[in-house]
Amino acid sequence: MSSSPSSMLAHIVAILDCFTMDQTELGVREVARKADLTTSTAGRLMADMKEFGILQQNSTTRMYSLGMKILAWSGIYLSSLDLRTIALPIMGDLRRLTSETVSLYLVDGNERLCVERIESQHNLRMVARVGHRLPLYAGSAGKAILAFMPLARVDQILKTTEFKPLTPMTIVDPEVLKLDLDRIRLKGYAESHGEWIQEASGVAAPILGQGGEVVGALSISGPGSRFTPMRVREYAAEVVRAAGQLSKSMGYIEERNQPIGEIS
Amino acid sequence: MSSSPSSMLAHIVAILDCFTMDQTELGVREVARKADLTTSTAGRLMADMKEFGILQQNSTTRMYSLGMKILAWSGIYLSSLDLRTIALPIMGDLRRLTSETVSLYLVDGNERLCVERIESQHNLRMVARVGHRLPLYAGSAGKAILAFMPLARVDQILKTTEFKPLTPMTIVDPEVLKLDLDRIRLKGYAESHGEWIQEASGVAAPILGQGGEVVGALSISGPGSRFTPMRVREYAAEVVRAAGQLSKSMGYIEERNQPIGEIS
DNA sequence: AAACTTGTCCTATTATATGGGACGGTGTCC
DNA sequence: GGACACCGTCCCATATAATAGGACAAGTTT
Repeated sequence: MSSSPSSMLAHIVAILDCFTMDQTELGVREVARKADLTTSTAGRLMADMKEFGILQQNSTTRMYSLGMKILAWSGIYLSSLDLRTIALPIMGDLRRLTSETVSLYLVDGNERLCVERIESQHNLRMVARVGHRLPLYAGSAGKAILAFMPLARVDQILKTTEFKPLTPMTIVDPEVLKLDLDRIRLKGYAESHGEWIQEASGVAAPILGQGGEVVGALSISGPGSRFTPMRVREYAAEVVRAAGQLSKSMGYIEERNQPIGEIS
Repeated sequence: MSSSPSSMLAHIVAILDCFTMDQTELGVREVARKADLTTSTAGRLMADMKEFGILQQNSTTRMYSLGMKILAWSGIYLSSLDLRTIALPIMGDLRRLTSETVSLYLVDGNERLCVERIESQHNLRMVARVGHRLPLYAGSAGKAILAFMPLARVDQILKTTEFKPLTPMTIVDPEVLKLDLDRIRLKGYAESHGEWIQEASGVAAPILGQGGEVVGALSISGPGSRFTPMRVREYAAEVVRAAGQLSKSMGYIEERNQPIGEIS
């Protein structure tokens, strides 16, 4: 905003951002159209990025996709996340206790990013994997984050995001969602039943930073059939405790009166 | 090599490559020194990269580290890997069978990159995590890859890589390693006992592509105490079978006599 | 077989990244 | 406590290096 950042960097980012989970392979002209570049620029830049391993090219179809360099960098990024380092053993405990999948999300703009995940033995690939970016309005972790954001920011996010009904259970009415957020704020944890992925339930609690701002959320999730009201209450207690511990290690000092749930 | 690719892109890559697992936080001048740039260039570029979320900056120390954008892109990259998609259920089977950690590696230049990992219930954080780049000369998966590379390439790699004794068990003599590679080629699988991480053992088999070239390796690993000679034989049979299945789905057609062995 | 794609290559033009030095802040060592 | 060294950032004239447009060959579809 302040001073226009390097146009070439902007082009590189624009090119990389063209690739989505639905479109992992793209041609030069398609990228040029999406990123609003000339084919010359996009083509040359993409060829150069291939040289560096940032992109790779299918030798038969000549189509481009993201390269391994990206993954290598992400490995460094993950090792630099101290929250993740602290969270790992705690997440291991939670998994052992519940036998369900435990996930750690970080706030990324108006979305959340899966940063760590410890899978249940049973079901693989049910929920999001590390590196996946998800919306805030659906799923327990998303709502847990949203509920503890400043109200002004919530309003701004709700205004600018497009509510897609990911499942029949997804909350698409901002007003309904706000009521849910109020409940979450009161209880200290969020729950979701099939909002994000059908037949998947989850319980999540927010992780707060030094200033009390939400930095992420911790969630326990699995097939809806196992998330009975009783189990949800058990899991909620555990996930709130664990997230609270993480908040503390992030520098958050618990207020006397309860800001999150009620834990002494 | 052919025609020098865009200098600015080169700078961006150079900057990002400055960050390692040991040095996840760097200052502008330090990066400038490492990447051979002026502080002006490095500083401005890094500030711009921060704007895009490629880097982030510690507000108190003003030091830079890799940003979330990297992880988001890696999520897309992982979802585009069809080998990984095919491998996931097979890896799940292996884990269920052995109760040990199962990892999938891809060849990345003269190194290997962890692309998928299904953890054992017991020990977390023992071996490499997704996104980590490791050498080829140590560990079962590395050796499995090396053993099935063209001999000329192996020589080239062994000449250019620096052998660091990661543990007392790490093979540091190229000649000793070559003997081991011969044995691996004969048996079809590699095993390692404490070469990469002390007290960790592993069994791995190579994954071959259409032309018979190694594209990666599949490994089963865990604490050395559980990897008795008998277990190793059992695991080897399974990992060879699974990797063979993956090779087939990558387009590799098994030869009548021994797979690849000799290429002049 | 022809008429569309597609990715890549080439060159003149000028927009844009560059680098040296100055500035204000922070931490450290005498 | 004052001087020093080091930090990240900012500014601006200069020239380098990215850009756009069109030509090209190869491949796919009609």
